[in-house]
Amino acid sequence: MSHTFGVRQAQKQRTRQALMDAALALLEEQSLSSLGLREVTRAVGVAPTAFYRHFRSTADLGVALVEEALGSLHPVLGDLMAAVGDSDELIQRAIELIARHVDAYPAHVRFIARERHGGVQPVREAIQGQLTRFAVEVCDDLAKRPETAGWSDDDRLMLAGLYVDQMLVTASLFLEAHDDPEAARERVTRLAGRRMRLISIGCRHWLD
Amino acid sequence: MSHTFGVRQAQKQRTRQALMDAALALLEEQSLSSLGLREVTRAVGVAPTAFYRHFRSTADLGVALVEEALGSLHPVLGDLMAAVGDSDELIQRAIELIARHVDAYPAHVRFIARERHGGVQPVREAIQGQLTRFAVEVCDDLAKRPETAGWSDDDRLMLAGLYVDQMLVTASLFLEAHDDPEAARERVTRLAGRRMRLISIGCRHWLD
DNA sequence: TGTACATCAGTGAACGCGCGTTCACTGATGTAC
DNA sequence: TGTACATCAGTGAACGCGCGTTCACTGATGTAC
Repeated sequence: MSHTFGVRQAQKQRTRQALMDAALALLEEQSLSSLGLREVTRAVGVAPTAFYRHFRSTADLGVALVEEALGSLHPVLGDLMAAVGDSDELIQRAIELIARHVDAYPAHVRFIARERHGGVQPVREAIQGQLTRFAVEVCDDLAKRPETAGWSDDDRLMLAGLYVDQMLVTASLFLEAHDDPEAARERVTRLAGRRMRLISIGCRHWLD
Repeated sequence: MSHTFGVRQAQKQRTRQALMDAALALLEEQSLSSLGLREVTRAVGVAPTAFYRHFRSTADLGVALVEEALGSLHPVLGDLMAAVGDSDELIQRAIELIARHVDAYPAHVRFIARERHGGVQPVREAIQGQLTRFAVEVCDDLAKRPETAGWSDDDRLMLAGLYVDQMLVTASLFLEAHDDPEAARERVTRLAGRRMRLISIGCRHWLD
């Protein structure tokens, strides 16, 4: 092979991942714009200068975190939207999926919620780019479903954006309830479900 | 009067306001968690130590900014909800109001959007507290309107929260288009209007 | 009204500290023959 | 397979700088008589 992943490459990748993991942990209690390069390297246990072998700046690291946090969700969302079933079943599955995702990757979700409107422009733009992609994908999937038959593409994109925003809001609600007793998270599940259901009812009568 | 606002009190108030204004301006390009006390005093033109005469910390200043940004909006929202007219008129008025508000106070709106999920806990909590108040107030106002007659309080609060969230999203969209040509802001107006209308249609058929 | 004292918003020097970035380096890994 | 050289991830010392916080202070404003 011309591109053998030698010991050196593998080790570099491991350090890079360690920097991203450490940054994500540090970002639970602060914003990216106040995250220090030395903080991150100290947490990993490498010299400050090693940081530059992987990222130009903490903003650059932030952009990499956006890709890590959202990049792998495109196929997940595609699978969700491709599943058969009526609106209510889809809503229930979506909310369960969000709940499980927040449980599995709370730091990633917090990072996205925090930096979506945060103080670091390239990161904001990376997030906005991913969210736009999600909206377009959901829009395409909606086009295949009977609920939006006869809709204009423009209206479908509006609905897709509304759903994507609502998924983020839901994730954020689950995050706030992450350390609460099970009952609190059950309440979030019900609240988010009713919000989504209200939207899907509006959807059903959009062309009336 | 026992509480004459003497020269001294007035001057102190003026300095305090100058600190808040300077902070808000600096926060257009960063998050509160990276805002330095010296940055703020430098921008105002006072000694760093003067800061402590007004705030314990930048977090404390942030909480004061939350009150300034959202406190005065409660009566505004009350007036809006008390106005006569059907849902579509209400939606149109709400969106125009938001557009004008973002235009008049872009830095305040940006601050709230940024710090709502930001890295400074007391500020996040202050914002959450204000938003909960808005939702409760909207809920009370909805109870007086025919659209939600027969609804449970729980469902009404769900709808109120959805509307409040949607207003923030709308404000955020207007903010992104703040320096764009008029056509872009017109597009935001139409998009936000359709989103709200879809929700109000869902509302109309909620009890079907 | 005039005087003597109290208050307190803002000052300015000083402190120790952690920051981001530079630079020449080391030594393990990779490659060419 | 063995050897000689190239690469490059990570090092460690050094730099100038701005940070938050402390302290004793000054002098205009406020108050009591």
